[in-house]
Amino acid sequence: MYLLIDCDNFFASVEQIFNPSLRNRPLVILSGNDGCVVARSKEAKALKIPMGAPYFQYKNLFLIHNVHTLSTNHTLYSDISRRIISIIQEFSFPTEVYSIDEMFLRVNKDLPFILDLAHMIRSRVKKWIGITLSIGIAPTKTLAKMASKIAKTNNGMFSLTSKETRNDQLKLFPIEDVWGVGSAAQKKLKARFIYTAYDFSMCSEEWIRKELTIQGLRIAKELRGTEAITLQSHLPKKSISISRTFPREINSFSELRLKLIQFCEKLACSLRKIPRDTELLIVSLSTNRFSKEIPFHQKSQPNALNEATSFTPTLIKHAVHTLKSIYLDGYSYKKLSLTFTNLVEPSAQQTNFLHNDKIPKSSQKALMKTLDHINLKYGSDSISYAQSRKKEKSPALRSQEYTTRWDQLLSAQ
DNA sequence: TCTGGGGTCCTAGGACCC
DNA sequence: TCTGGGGTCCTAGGACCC
Repeated sequence: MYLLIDCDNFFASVEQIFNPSLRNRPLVILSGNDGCVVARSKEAKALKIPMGAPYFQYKNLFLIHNVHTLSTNHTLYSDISRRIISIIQEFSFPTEVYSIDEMFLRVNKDLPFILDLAHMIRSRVKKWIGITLSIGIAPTKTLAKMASKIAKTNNGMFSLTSKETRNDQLKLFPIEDVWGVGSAAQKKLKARFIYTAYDFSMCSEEWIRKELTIQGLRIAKELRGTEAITLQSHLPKKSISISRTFPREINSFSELRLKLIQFCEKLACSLRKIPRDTELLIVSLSTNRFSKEIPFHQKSQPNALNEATSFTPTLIKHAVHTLKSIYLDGYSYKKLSLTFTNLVEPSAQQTNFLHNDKIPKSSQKALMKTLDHINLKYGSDSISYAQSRKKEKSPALRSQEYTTRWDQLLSAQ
């Protein structure tokens, strides 16, 4: 059996742990630049505030209903997530950490045991962390996801283990809520009068394979109770990226260059943490996709490196060079992103016969190690490249880093 | 004025091989 | 007049997730 464990209203719930005045009231968490809503408390959901709602369009509604708004505090959410994961992993069943607030567990035991386990996990996380979980139990991952959604309105737990319950629930479950069915698939299905998970599970395999590819077929099989999507534990990362939408449009190369260098420093640091080296970097640049006056323009450029590396100066050099190749004078850019992909283990490094570093590999490694160490000990912007030196102020509505910074610990009297 | 960020997987089509 | 058949690998772009 699979368990899907999902944290209820995760970001909002985390904020409520540390600030009791935010409990039992509408609360929304905003994306970067306070652009749009990325999380809502139960009360905010009840006000029909949709996921992704642009802040500026909803400001008035928030005022009228006294909705509290906060900027995102990812450091805090990641740390709480890490704690919850470690509590669940103590039970020693195979797990897959699916997202910051979701996790699959595979348990080869009988149902009474599994129900006991699920209860224990729920109460422990509630007591030790203060977060409420919804748990779905079923023979496949897709059904477990479905069960966890049903659990939200069923005291936090739901099992789809018996065939009878399963068919009843499939008939009630809208097709668009099925895991893996997005807007494109939904459109095709509804055109064929397929509205529920049950309708979908009854379609012929040939038709599904043809219209919705192998992915659609897997979903259909899983809905029928046949495992087609396996547990994926501890998969190494294939790519890492960083991207930002700017509050204002940028139309100077030097300003973009500065941003890109800052991205490079951060991303190279994450790369060394995994630890991996990258063989391919991709820089992409786009204009405002909502602009009515200027047509949307996006350009993405890969740059294959001579040798896999995680040495910040080399990465900066190549990234800036790539940026130069796609930057067009006269455009106003709204978003910049940097991706490192084709990641290789540093020990499995293939060196280039023709390439000759000015600084020996061993010195590069030692230098980066020292840099990371200093930044870890004294704060992430203690040492940076002169080219990227610039203080960024954190958003006014952001909560404290209660669990990751000594100077922001909560004190109790 | 103002509209997020970080990922994975799959497919079609081109380039290339003998 | 008439131009094969069977593969692999890579990449861009789409779809999807939270």
